[in-house]
Amino acid sequence: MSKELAKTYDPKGIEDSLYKKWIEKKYFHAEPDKSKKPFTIVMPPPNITGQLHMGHALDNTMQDILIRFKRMQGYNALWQPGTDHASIATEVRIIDTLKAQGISKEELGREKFLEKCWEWKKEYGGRITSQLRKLGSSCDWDRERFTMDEGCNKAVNEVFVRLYDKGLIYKGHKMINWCPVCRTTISDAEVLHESQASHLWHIKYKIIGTDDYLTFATTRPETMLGDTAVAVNPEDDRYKDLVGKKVMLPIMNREMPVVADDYVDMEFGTGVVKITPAHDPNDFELGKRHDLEVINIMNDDGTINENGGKYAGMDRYEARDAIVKELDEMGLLVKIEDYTHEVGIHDRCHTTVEPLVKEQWFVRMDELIRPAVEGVKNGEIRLVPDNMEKTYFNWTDNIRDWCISRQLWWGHRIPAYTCSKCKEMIVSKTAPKVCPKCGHTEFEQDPDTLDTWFSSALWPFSTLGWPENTDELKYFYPTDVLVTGYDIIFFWVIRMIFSGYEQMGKEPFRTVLFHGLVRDAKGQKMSKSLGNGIDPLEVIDKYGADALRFMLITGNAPGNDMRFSYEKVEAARNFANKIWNASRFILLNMEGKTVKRPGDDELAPVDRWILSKMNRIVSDVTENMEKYELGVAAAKIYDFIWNELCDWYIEMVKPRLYNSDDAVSQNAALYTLKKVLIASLKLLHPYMPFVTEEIYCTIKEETSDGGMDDSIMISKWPEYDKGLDFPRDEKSIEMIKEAVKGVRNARSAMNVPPKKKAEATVVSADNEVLESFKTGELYFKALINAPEVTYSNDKSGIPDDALSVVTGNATVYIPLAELTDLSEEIARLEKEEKRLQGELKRSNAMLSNEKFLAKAPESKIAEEKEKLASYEKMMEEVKERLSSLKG
RNA sequence: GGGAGUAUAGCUCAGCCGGGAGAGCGUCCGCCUCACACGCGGGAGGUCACGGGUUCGAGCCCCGUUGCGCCCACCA
Repeated sequence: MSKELAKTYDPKGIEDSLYKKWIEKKYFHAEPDKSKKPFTIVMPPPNITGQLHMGHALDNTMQDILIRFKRMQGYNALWQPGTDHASIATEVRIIDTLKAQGISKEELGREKFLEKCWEWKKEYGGRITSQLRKLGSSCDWDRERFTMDEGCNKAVNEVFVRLYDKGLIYKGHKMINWCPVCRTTISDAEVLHESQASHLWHIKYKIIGTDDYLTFATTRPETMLGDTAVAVNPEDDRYKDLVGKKVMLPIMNREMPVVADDYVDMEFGTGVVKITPAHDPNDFELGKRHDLEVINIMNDDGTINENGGKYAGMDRYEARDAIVKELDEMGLLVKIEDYTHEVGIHDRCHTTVEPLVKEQWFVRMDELIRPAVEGVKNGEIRLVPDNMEKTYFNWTDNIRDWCISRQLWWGHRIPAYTCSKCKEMIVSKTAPKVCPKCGHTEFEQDPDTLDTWFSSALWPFSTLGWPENTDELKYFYPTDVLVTGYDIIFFWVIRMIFSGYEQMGKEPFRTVLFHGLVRDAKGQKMSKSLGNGIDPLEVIDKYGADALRFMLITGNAPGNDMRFSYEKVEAARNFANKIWNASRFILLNMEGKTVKRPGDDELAPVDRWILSKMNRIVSDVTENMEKYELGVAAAKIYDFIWNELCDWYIEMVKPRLYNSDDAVSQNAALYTLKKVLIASLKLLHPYMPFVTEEIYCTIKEETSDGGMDDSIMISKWPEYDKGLDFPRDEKSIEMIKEAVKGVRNARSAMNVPPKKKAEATVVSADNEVLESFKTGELYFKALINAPEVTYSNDKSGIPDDALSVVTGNATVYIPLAELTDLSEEIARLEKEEKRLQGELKRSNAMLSNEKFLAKAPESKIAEEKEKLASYEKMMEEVKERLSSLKG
């Protein structure tokens, strides 16, 4: 018995139960199997603090489309999911929660704090993955991983020790980026630059032994507390004499040298720079060259420390104001200029980052990055779209060592231990038992944790079991595609690439498919602070996951940002409903009938036409998808289903379905409908998994011919079939379509009431053309609303006042004397005449161009000649018709 | 200061190898035609940002200009 299909497709309820079925049947699960080719995608692990947003929805829809496509193509498809501990994001979150309870993390202590973190993970870590399920994501949940699970933890320690032993990880005093709010170091990649309106303060220091002053400009007057020199350019004649002299640092009353260094730009400001080696990267370098003292004047929270004298304890910005005021009072403030400059801010909390010198852990990049550069250069790894390579190389070419230590508690603790007796440092995967130097047995582990990206860099192989040499690792690595946003290319993509080459000796993935941002309808970035974010779950609830997925994929090219709009969601929802109803129609007509494979001669030309069209769509869509042109493929499927299958084929086939006298013809139509529908559903399935599955399973129940799978998601992807190529039928049906469109247009232009039936005569000198029309008479009559159609080789007997529809192959006459205003018919034909004139002009110009004839390809010339002949014929008809109407 | 984008219908965007400008939404006209009004049929609407160039032929390729955002960058 057939299932009753509702008139309107309602995704609610259906989606969840289908997803449950897929899970129960283990369709998402993949095991290494040498007899099949693997296809692997590792999911960019969402943060455990995260809530599903449109970016995730887009990212995961793309991955699901690819994995479902490949699975249907017969690959052993693994989509490896998991979540990221997101060290800083999570820690900040938990600190906030504690703060609300009046507790600080220090009060709680490290151990208790970590317990809270794990509690949080337990409670909220599954939230985002359950939201991903709502999207229809077909990932292998049995293999779900977490960046801080036991295996990933092992991988992290393994990599750390390996790199340390190779000298690629080191500890050193360097200039780092410090976030005074998060109170941790951050990497260069985490620093954003923001243009800020500020001032340039011109200040002067007294030159010792003279009455003169040296004037300079600074954007950070408060750092003067840590000044240890003043610098000028060695070539600068204005200051040559002063080099080697000393100036007096006011407030601190410190004598400092005037040094000469190329770094100083003579053109900028006064050509003099104050030097604060502890708080400016350039000054730090300059300080090293001139052996200057490094005086840190700042505490970790951004307040001035004891080195700042009386300003100790004051916030950095309060200190700035106070110091400027004091300098002014001392008569040392020359002037204040408005000045806009770039300020580094922390990407998480947007606090102005403080450059500081601290002892931290770093990954030496120069050597590690080489294979990563090579791999992309030689095409082992392909970036899509390929212009991302520029961005990639820009980063690799200017790479600096990666600061990996964080003053956070939630994360992988650095596996470095210090002997509490002799202070020997041991880097080891597990805590050492005995100090190799002094034999002592007590150690202190480094308190810092690793940058969260250190563990995600290992994700493509750590999730497959590395450092164990598992079957999964051997079988699924390297993975095939990585799908991600272009915004994390530096954080993640590059780091996975060099980690893969370093640890596995092989690239982590063969292709990186980048997508853009999902913006709001106005083009603004969706963000929590703007409150303009749209919750994908709400959209799913209202329109269905299929609609959301389809909306996100259509109408945008790889790497480009896109806008979210409900209009587009509605359009996608309407499309799902369209397929639903087309299927409903087909099922309705199949009811109670057994559809058999018809003989080749039983198929009507129109059947062969749609099969031929379908065949081409199958190969086009497959090709587009192989090339990651997901949006283009989606548009082609949409167009085929709606505009060819529904608007034309179903309408053309209706008269045959309603006429049960001709069982053979009816069967051929039903067979074709079913075949085309199933192929369409399969092509669409990666995009709209739910509605296609629901329909597919219903068809199966209806016919139970045994040739069908339990699920469309494990059914075979359609393939191009030479035997379904029918160019002649395509041509003849397109000709009839042209005539139908012409008649409809004419009727509409002449205001013929839609219900008014009118006979038609098809006139053509070509008997083959007439034959085609005759074969299609049943539907031709229905589509042009003619009770009767007659055929003739000439137009004798056609009344002068009939409507005439001129097409390239035939003219259709419709006597409508009583209904039409002749002058309107004349106007209509004159319009057509004008159009044809234009075409003839263009075509003639082309064909009379010697150079065109000489240089254009033959096929193009032949094509153009054919068009010209057709236009000439049409023009002749139109002219004749006009003269007889006017006469 | 570098780099990579983008500019196409009223709006949002597609446009593969260079060969007669497309979609969705909106708009106008007409339809509750026995799958679907989340629909059907028919229209209107474009100097493909601007200026050069290559080519038989340019939305597409080359050079330049302008507008718009984006990324990167240690000139105080």
